[in-house]
Amino acid sequence: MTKVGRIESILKIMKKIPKGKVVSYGSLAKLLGTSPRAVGQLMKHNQDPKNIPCYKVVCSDGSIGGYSRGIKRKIRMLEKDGIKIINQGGKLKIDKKYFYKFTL
DNA sequence: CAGTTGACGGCCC
DNA sequence: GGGGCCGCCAACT
Repeated sequence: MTKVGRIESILKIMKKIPKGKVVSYGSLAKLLGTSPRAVGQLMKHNQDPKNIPCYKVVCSDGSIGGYSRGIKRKIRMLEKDGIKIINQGGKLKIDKKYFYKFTL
């Protein structure tokens, strides 16, 4: 699997994410056969908002995670997709019910 | 080429 | 339930 190969794969998968749903880094990692850290690394180094809605990728524990262009921006995007974000002790978290289950 | 870091996940305390 | 530690892969220095 080449560099661009992984990127294209992740792009394809992300495009499959239904509106109003999110996925965890771990899910993508499993599909790509890599580690969650690697997924995050690839995304931040290949941020292409025109084709890759990376804001739909969150931590498995429901926390927002990170975003190169500002976590605030990510949250805004998620809410725009109809995803409700709960304020848990000052920490923003996403409800588990918004997690999309990939059907292999 | 080798050591560190980082958009995480899971286990343990 | 919250916080800390280790393991994971890829990119950077």
